[in-house]
Amino acid sequence: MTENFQKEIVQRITKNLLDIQILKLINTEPMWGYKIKKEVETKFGVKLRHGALYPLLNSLEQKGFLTSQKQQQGGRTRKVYTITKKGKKYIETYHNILKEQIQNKT
Amino acid sequence: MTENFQKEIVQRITKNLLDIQILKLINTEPMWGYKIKKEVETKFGVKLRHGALYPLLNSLEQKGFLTSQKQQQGGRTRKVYTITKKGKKYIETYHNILKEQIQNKT
DNA sequence: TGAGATATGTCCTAAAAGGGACATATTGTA
DNA sequence: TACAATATGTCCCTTTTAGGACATATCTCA
Repeated sequence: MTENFQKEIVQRITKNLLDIQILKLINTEPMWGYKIKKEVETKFGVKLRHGALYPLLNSLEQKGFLTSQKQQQGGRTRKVYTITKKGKKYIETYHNILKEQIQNKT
Repeated sequence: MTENFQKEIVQRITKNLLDIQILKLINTEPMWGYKIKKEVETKFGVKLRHGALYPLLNSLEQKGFLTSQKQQQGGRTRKVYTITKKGKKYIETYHNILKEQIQNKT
């Protein structure tokens, strides 16, 4: 039984709770889509299509979990996202549930 | 911001990581499908179709996370599932990942 | 005896999700 | 100058998932 459950479970959590993982990333520091894509791919070992990411970021902003500001980097425009109070509350609630999950070993 | 994130996130985790929650339930004590359905519905507030549950239990057995024994209760047959070492290892790995998730608040 | 609960199983269709392409623009490097 | 990387966005078709029905059998209680 030398199976790599670790990698499998991390990928499952990343895929199914992707919005939360993104909120957590942006919570550490404001970030733009392209950087988030790279971070998710290196940190969690999951391919993240930009065709899935950008609409997700927009929806998270619409729901009030993120705000965005356009930043100019030379002629290049970055849409930098910052987490809101609501977004922080969501992460906090998530962490509390995880704590319960761990304690409920019985 | 009086929204009930708690309920929403618990339901998301239950739906997306249903197999793990079921393994955790069976880990506390051997259980059969119908009881699992009731437990999941009352504990997590999620409707669980038996048409989804029974095939899932069979696949978890095929993968070696569970074993089953048929038990007679009068003329009624219960397929009682017990968790295997592999199943316990999976839960353990899951809990370790959750611990990392909580610590990585940065 | 009939209805509701217990108990397990399959199957089909509709809805959702995912993959990959189409689209555009700039910067850096070979 | 051409290609890879940075940067953001939409769209369509395929694949996967989910809901609900079909199926069967026993037990309990009114």
